[in-house]
Amino acid sequence: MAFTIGELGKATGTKVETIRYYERIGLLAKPERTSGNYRSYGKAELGRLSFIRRARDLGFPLGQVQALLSLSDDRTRDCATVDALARDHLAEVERKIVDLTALRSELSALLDSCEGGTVGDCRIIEALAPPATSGETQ
Amino acid sequence: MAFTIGELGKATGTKVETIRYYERIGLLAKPERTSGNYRSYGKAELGRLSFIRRARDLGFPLGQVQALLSLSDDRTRDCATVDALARDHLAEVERKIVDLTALRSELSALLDSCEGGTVGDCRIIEALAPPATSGETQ
DNA sequence: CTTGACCCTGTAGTTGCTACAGGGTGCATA
DNA sequence: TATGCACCCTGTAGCAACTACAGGGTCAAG
Repeated sequence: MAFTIGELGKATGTKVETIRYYERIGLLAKPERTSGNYRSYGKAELGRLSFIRRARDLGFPLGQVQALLSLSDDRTRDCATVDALARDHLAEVERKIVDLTALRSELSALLDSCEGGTVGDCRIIEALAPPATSGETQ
Repeated sequence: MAFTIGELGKATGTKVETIRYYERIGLLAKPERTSGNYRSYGKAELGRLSFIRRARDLGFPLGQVQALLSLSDDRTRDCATVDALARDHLAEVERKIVDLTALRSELSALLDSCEGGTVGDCRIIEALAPPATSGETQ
């Protein structure tokens, strides 16, 4: 019924330092302490930390996790805000995918152009180097 | 022929603080100074900073940029190392794309399941919350 | 009664910048 | 000449989201 921080960490796949970090930034409340000053957690904290971890796994930044947590605390509230948060986050993820996909094309084009040889002839270095203003081989 | 740090920044799309930061971490050499202790750059530095910026735009982390720079300094060296760096980076980018694509599916599935109503019925919150061990509405 | 696994606090490091604070320089204008 | 303004200088602290110590204390087992 009561867990140490290490048990809580194991149960949620979270490092002990991370749990203490979440406490420090106010994402987790300060837990009770044992006589030996060890943190002591119950089922509620386990639930809360699991929630946090799932949201983080889905890529929600801590600020949004915080928001989701307080939204989930008031079960009578309209779910539209939650929806909007998730939608924003999805848009962000999609933006990143687009960026990375463009990057991938550039990188593989670069790699395709490489035909071995020395750095002097390397297309990759060439592509990175600034546009030659005149004839310069330095 | 000689630029101030601001001009160099404008020419390469780099903030002044970032240039000083690159100098601090040794990515750019300490430049000459004017009588008034202003940094003074020439064409070589402009080229080097452009290189850095392009590599950064392609998502290379600074450590790899450093490596690419020293590789590009020796034009007689075999280009295979450059190739390997780029290939590693491409692999990394592809890994991220895969991760984000999985994330996108999860998020849009979550969003599709939301039918409005209150937070109490919200599928998104429900998906984040830990698996109900027994009957608990708290 | 000692070993070892765990826990505690506090601080500093990571990556790649960005943003001050508190001052100096250099040029144009009143 | 003064004074204003844009720019430069150094040094430090902040962002996200942890991670990794150092230097201790606690607790159960053997």
